[in-house]
Amino acid sequence: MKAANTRNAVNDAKQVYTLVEQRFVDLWGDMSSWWGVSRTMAEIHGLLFITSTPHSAEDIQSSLGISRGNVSMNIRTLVEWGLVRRVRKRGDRRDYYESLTDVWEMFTVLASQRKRREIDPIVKTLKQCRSDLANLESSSRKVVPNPGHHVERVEELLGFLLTIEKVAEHFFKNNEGLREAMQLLAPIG
Amino acid sequence: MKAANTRNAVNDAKQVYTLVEQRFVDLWGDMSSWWGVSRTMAEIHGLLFITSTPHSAEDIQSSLGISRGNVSMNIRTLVEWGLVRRVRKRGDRRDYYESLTDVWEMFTVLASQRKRREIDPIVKTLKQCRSDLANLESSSRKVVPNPGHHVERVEELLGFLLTIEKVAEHFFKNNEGLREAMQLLAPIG
DNA sequence: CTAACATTTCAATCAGAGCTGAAACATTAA
DNA sequence: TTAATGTTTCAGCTCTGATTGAAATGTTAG
Repeated sequence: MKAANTRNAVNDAKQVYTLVEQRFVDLWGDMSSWWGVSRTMAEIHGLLFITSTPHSAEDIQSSLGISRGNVSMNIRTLVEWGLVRRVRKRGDRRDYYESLTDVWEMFTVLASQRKRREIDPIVKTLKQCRSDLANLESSSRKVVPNPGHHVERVEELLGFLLTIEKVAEHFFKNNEGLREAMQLLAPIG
Repeated sequence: MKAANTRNAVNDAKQVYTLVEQRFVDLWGDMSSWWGVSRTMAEIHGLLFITSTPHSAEDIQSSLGISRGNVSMNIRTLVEWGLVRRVRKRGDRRDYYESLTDVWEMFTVLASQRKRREIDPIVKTLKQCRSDLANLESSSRKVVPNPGHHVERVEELLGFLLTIEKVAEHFFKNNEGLREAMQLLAPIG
């Protein structure tokens, strides 16, 4: 009787952990669009984050039910970005992987990657727009109704993005930037 | 000769404006993933933002080369969110649309919409995870290797998201929140 | 009321981002 | 060296979310 109860408690606990892990992985997948990565990449990272032990590519493949190639491609990016580390086990030829554990550091990495891929090219294009508009002679502007309008809008957006960039630059300088900024902001509410 | 030069200047100016408008619309489309909206919705909004005059649905349709229904669906959401206003012209039965012009206000709207749709459900799930873990008896935790691990990770992520939420709450309370916050942060670099 | 015009809806279709899996490639052991 | 094991690549496929377009619905003028 005692033994049976203990067994049940053990099984219940395992179930809850498995359930929590699964829910957590799903959740991480749901957040993928925030970081501009694919659902699968986020799920792989979520699995490594919530789990305490390093996983092999095969572990990941079977846990998430995805193909070998998919694991390989996504892991490569995660390692490149520094969100996941490759670790070796002695006497085992396979690679194992583990996640960073600091949430703030992870999110700093994700945000800076996203900025690099998406904000930087936009700012570049916008500066081109500004210079095209500046090169117009003031006399020739008369032909367009509401001539200063375009300049205003472009300047306003550019101002916004450059402010964001300046703040981002500080965030990404080191791991503490994001945390500091949030602590600075949190009390103002 | 004089006339010809003037004509050329006029045409050049028009071309530059058209080019700038097109590039701006593309750019806005490129930013769509930042706001979690479709490319087309962003393009419609970009067109209305960069252009000084209100546009009818048909104007938008022909400018962007998309279908009537597509314009209708996307405009509806933009109006619901308050990014675009419906305006009427006297003696014209058609609806015309114009964008908000304040960049900070627009981005506040977009960010708060995104939070509502994506962050709120995630926090809800995460709290469920936390409570599932809390309900485990400490005795039954022994069966899992590294038992506190899950709790730690969940708590850490939840702490992060709740901090973000708190800051966001302030941002979204009024149009000035975002601007204020940025001004607060900008000097720290 | 009816006709003319504008808008919205939604089933069917399309496009493309992401995934698969088999073949090529790399590494290690013996 | 060869065999065994592990990893990466990429052409083709799949599946989801976006788009179309025609029919239904709504609106205004006369």
